[in-house]
Amino acid sequence: MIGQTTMTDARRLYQQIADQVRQLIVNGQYPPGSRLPAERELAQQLGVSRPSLREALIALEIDGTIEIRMGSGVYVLNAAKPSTAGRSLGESPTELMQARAVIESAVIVQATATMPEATLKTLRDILTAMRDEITQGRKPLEQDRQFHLVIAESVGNSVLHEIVASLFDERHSPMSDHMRGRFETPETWQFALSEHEAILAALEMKDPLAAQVAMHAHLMASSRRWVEN
Amino acid sequence: MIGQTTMTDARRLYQQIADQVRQLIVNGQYPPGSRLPAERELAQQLGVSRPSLREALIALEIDGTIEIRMGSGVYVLNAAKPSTAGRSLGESPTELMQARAVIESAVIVQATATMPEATLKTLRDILTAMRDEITQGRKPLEQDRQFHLVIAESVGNSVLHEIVASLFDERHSPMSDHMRGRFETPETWQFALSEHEAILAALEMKDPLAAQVAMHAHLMASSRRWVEN
DNA sequence: TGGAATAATTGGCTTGACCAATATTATTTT
DNA sequence: AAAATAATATTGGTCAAGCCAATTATTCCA
Repeated sequence: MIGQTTMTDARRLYQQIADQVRQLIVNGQYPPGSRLPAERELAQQLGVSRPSLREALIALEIDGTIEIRMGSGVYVLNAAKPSTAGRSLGESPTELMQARAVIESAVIVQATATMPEATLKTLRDILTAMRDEITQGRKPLEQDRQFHLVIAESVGNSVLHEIVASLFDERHSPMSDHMRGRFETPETWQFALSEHEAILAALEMKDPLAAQVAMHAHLMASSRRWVEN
Repeated sequence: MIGQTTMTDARRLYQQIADQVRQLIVNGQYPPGSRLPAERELAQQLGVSRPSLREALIALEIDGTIEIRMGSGVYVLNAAKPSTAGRSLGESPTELMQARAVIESAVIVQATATMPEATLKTLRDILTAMRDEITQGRKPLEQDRQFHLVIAESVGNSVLHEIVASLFDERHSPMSDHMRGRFETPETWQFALSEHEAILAALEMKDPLAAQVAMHAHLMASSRRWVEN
């Protein structure tokens, strides 16, 4: 019973219901291929309204946990692994930043060799803009993002590009933004800027190892600034 | 106006509504950062009920198109790119395998240093099972998967683990399975086995560089076997 | 002018009802 | 008795109206 009166959980009701139904499935109560109780019945069983249950079922349908057949019923699908959508918010910022360090360090090695002059210029321009933003007391969030994405994109592999992008953007989820904010001072951004400059310098020297080290150092330092403090 | 009376489209109403709202966004009518009309208003504007619109908004929220802030409104998010779900099928197998080579090579470096004996034994057992499968003329798909995932998991970073897993599983989408299949012979699997053994040997010698090279060579060779031929 | 109380707006959830697709049962027909 | 058909029940699909809770805008007072 998870009525709205209690409300100790901040998450939306449909998410709680979806989790609960997922539990029923992974617990083996409703194995793959089996049919869930009718919406009306299941809603009553969980102590929620049918529209709310329906919202949860749609979420589960989207992530492939169930299949809804009109007039027939709701059936459990094979893929019972935890949803990718729910993943992001639950993970620790530390793990996220370590993952970025590992992956982006590897990516920049690939990028170093073939990076054309045009891309180097783009990166220089981004850092110039970043410097201006900091000078004017603003947070160069967009420049930071662009710097990392331009490097990833230069490898010419869309899969790698998307992974780097999604890991970066995950840091800027509402939760993370809230958690951060107080710890971002002009000074910390000044440090970040010089780290970016070190990365660019390595790229300009076509030194893959130096670039790798600089990127790794930057992301680990960034992790410390963001998470600890 | 897409009332339920017409019903020429077989898809559920919330999907049609979600598409329609997506259109409003990509058409520039509601650019990123802007706020959508209130639920009541938008529902009336689209000629549907509020619960149905809400179902559509939840779908859009899940795929990251919008952000719903209670009491405030529904906001358009930056990510206007086609949903991640649709991504997988559109990408070239070559890019996928290259991405795996880059990432898993970096991951195994992290894994080498701290890998406990127990994990090494697990990997040995997996390769034994793989050998048996091949001998009996079967495809050691599951053993292949386990080998890579156990290594990724041993780093102790759930983000990295999930990325490696999702990239691996992407190769086994229905389309990919179809595209492959004819090119998987016992001989090719024999090659794959020996490559896995080389990786394990490097891990047992605690040699990060050798492990990195072996993993990279394996995935690139795997790419050639799978894509070309 | 600044801050606190108040009102309006907006999403969150419920109840109850009716329609449409599907599945089940009963009936008829062969 | 078996098969085709019709009637019925079950189940998802959608809508309507209302109240609650969080947020935002406004008003009013000090």
